[in-house]
Amino acid sequence: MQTTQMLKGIIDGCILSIIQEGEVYGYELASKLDDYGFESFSEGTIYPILIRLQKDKLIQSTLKKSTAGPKRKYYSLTEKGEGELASFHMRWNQLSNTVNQILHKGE
Amino acid sequence: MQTTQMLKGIIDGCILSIIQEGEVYGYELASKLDDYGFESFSEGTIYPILIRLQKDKLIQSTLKKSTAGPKRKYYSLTEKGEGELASFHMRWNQLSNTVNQILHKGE
DNA sequence: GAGTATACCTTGTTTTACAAGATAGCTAAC
DNA sequence: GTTAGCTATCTTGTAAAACAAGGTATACTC
Repeated sequence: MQTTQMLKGIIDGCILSIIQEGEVYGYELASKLDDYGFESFSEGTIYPILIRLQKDKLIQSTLKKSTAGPKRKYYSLTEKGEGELASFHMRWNQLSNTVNQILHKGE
Repeated sequence: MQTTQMLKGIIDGCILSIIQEGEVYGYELASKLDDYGFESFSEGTIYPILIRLQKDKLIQSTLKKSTAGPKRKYYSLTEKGEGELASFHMRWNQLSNTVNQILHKGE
């Protein structure tokens, strides 16, 4: 049981939340997640999630020139994505309350 | 993306925590988790996890007679399990801080 | 034109969550 | 004594997720 194995599904919500703050592209997202403390997210994790989120119509993308390197694919939230993010907020609150209750029962 | 899909790996820690409070058997654990708010954990989820935790030597079991029905397999934490639980506490705190930071960035 | 950094994507493996169903013990009622 | 119902555990099979590893391509600098 490692840190990263706890995150399944939660990353989706975090990614949606970061995208909501402003358009980002995958490569940038990887370093943002790293800054936040998610150290173990390689691009092999992030790109498939972005593709899945777009397939589910939660995010949309536009290509823009990079200052150095190939074109960047910038993502932004769709309306459906905003709804999903709001729903994730509630699920996360409930989850974290439940887990905290279990972990701190005896205190 | 449903509630239960966020829980991967976290349930392990919650189960360890509940077992630490006192010996429990699988069937009882299912209803305890339900009481705490994890509504969607069937026995098909819980028993395989118990088996895995025991295989990893984090918990140990003893059979005891039931008042009604077949014998119950009571689980308790091993020393290794207590270490893992402590480690889970830290991982959970870090995770929940990180996620809360991301979700409440703009507030 | 070689090297380096940027940027994206794919493949294959392992683990997880879970639904569904199999198995079996005990008690009570009939 | 057998049926019904609750208790209790376990197995099988499926789908999805996380990830490591590797592949491809663009642009800048020297």
